[in-house]
Amino acid sequence: MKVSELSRRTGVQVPLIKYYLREGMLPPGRATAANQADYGEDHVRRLRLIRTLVGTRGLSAGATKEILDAITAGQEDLHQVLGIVLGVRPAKGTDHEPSPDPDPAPEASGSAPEGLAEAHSLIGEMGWDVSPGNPATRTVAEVLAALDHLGAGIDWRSLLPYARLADDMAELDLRQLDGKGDPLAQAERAVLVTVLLEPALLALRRLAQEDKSSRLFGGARTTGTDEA
Amino acid sequence: MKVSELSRRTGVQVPLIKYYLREGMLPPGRATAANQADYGEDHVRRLRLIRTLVGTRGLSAGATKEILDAITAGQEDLHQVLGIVLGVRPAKGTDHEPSPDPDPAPEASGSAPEGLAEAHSLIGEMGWDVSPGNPATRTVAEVLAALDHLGAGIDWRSLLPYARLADDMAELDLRQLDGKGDPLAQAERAVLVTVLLEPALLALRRLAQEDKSSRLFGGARTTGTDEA
DNA sequence: GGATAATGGATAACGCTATTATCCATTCTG
DNA sequence: CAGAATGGATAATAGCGTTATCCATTATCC
Repeated sequence: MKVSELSRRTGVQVPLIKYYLREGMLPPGRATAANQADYGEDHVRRLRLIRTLVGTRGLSAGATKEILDAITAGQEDLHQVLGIVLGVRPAKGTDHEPSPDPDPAPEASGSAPEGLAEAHSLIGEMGWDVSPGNPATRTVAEVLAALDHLGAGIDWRSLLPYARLADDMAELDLRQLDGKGDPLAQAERAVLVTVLLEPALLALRRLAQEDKSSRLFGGARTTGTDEA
Repeated sequence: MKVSELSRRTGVQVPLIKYYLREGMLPPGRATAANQADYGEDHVRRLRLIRTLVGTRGLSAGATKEILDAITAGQEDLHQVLGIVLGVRPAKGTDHEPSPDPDPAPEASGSAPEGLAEAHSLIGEMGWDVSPGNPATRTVAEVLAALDHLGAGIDWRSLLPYARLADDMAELDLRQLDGKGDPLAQAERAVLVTVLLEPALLALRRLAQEDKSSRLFGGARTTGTDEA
């Protein structure tokens, strides 16, 4: 299958396909000549997956590549795939590196990222066995720190019930992953369950919030863009 | 307080403050002269909030503005604030408008966005009373559609247990919002609980996932960037 | 009161990333 | 053999957040 057909079957323009090839998130086709390559069904699947992660989920191209690499890398070891996938920073806002340091008090320029201790308390209290490199820990720490700075009275203890629900959720997640299908399909499924489900979960929470909110406070309809 | 001091107290550079003023997410200071304005503590708080939403959470400037407007607009009506806040599309990937139509089969070019029926089934089954304009519905629909397209065997029934957990979560959320403090502080708190908590919740899920994963599959440590 | 630095305001430059377009030599198609 | 399509690289575009540049005006301090 040539690139034009690949484009037709996936609805992705040819230059964009080339871009993905360049960035390494779409494996190159089997070269049949200096300017001809052959693509297969795998490419179609992979391309659809890319478009889903980049489009439906807000993942950046880089993050997407990491995930895809994880799939192809550790196909046999599902836990490894999970590990790599979990290590990928979600789209945005769940982790960020050399941030502009919004802290006006740069005291104790050491290695204590502000909320880490509390995050560890939370993890310890839950009895979770997680590797120290998991970026999610840092995310929790940052959110705790931000909440603290802004003076919301929310500390790690307030998050405990949330953590318990997260635990239940993870149970559900892992239950979706019991081995069916070949390893590759399984790895892909792991990615979908882990990554693609995230916006849906947040959306479900928002729906539930609106429901509870309208029950608690007035029943006025105030969600859309229209006023009054 | 002049802009320079505002900058010093928040760690935000002056040009960036100007930018926020321009974009309307930071209310202008009280003008004392043609080229002098006076800022107060409110501006400090607001600015910190902005930096938190933009930085720690990945919100775009536009979305942040909507939220802030919601706070200042409906301070008395907490449900309204919630409504507006819930209507804001999270960071990315939970909603997207003129998408490149990754569907190779553009049949029935009507008004059926692909997964909406299933999403409504889910909402109905949960007995949720949500306004039809809530974008979260569309988000759920899109994710369901994507999952369907990719052939993961996950339909709205698979999401039911997740929805129940989301319901519990919303209970927790609303419990955090019982009236203490003035309306403005309350509205701000609502935003924090609703929006800022999101990355933390996802992170908690990931932590729990790693924990369960290492219990189920091998106990090998595979989360960080290091190999083997 | 007069020199210097800071302010507000607008406008442009920058960096980053995803997407799209342009060339070109080569190769398939008919 | 002619024309269209391919792969490859490179550049143009667009959106966004951030940073820098000018400038007239105004505070600040000697």
